[in-house]
Amino acid sequence: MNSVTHKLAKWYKVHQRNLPWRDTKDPYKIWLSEIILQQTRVEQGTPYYYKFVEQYPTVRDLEVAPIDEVLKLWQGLGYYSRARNMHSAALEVVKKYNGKFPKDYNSIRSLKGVGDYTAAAIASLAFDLPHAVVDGNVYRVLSRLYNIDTPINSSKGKNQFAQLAEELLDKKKPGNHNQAVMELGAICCKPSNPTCNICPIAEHCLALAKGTIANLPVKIKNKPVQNRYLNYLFLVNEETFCLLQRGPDDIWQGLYDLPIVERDKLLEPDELMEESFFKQLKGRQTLLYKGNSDYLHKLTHRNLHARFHIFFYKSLASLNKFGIFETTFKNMQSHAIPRLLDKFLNEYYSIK
DNA sequence: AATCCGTGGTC
DNA sequence: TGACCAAGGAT
Repeated sequence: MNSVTHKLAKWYKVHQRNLPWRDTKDPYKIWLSEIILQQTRVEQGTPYYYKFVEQYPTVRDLEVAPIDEVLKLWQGLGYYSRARNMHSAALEVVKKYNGKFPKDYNSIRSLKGVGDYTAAAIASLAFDLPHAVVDGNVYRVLSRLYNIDTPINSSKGKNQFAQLAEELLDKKKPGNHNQAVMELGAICCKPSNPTCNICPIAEHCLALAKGTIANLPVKIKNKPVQNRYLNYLFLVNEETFCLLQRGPDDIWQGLYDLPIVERDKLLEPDELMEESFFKQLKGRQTLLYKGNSDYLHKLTHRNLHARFHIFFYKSLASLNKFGIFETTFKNMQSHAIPRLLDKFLNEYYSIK
């Protein structure tokens, strides 16, 4: 164990945060926490971890749960494929491994939703297997420690940092070491304004010596954020409104949502009424346009411009051929919906 | 390899 | 305020 590794372990022992998934060696709970924490801040994910552990204490509890229920519990956390993949993986753990979490890296890595990072995390934290994690924290710590400007989102960079992480790994205590590196990145070696003055390995840090801390890690720019224009149809009666389930190959897959007419702009009421959706809708003569309200919903890679067009209706036949059904605001506790729709519905029904 | 997939916080 | 990013993975 080299000097850097030793100092990291010593620092971690004193400065580690008290996080709920650090109390356990249960691979199911560690897996659950790692899936929740993918691209998610600890503060945002922690309430969800508590909810899931309470509702699904074991992998069998998760496995027998309906996917709609799992998605509802996941609502608001984003990246919903994590919930769908996790549920699917729970099925595999129960059927293929008889409910016992697999203990070898390759089996863990083959589970849906488990990539290189998560497999290494579960293997090291739950089973003390010598696999080094490489997450955003590790990229930052290693790029600065060794003053490496290879882009972390290039294949060369991924290989290079993976190899460095393996070399630095404390193979006697891989779980402890992995968490120490990530913890340093999270609370000391931060993206901006890192606290190098109290860093336990500052004397080894090449970037600090060279004055390149603020330039590392290097990342290839993403392409500019594109706009999408969603014309929502809020078809509402006294107590009911119209809902559908979103299909594959788009955002919010499997969640429930209102019917949408997506075009290259937000539509005015008269433009909207020219759409084929309304010509196919029996009973459209009972539709009464009651106004609209606009929302800008910003995702990482999209700006969603949403206009909720509000229609009163008395009766609408032939809705089901669009997959549309009627529901109530109260009944929404059993349907997972995007944050955007959640905001709209809450504002609409609280104002009303 | 490049793009897609959410939500919320930071500076 | 807009760019960046957070215990990434799938295609």
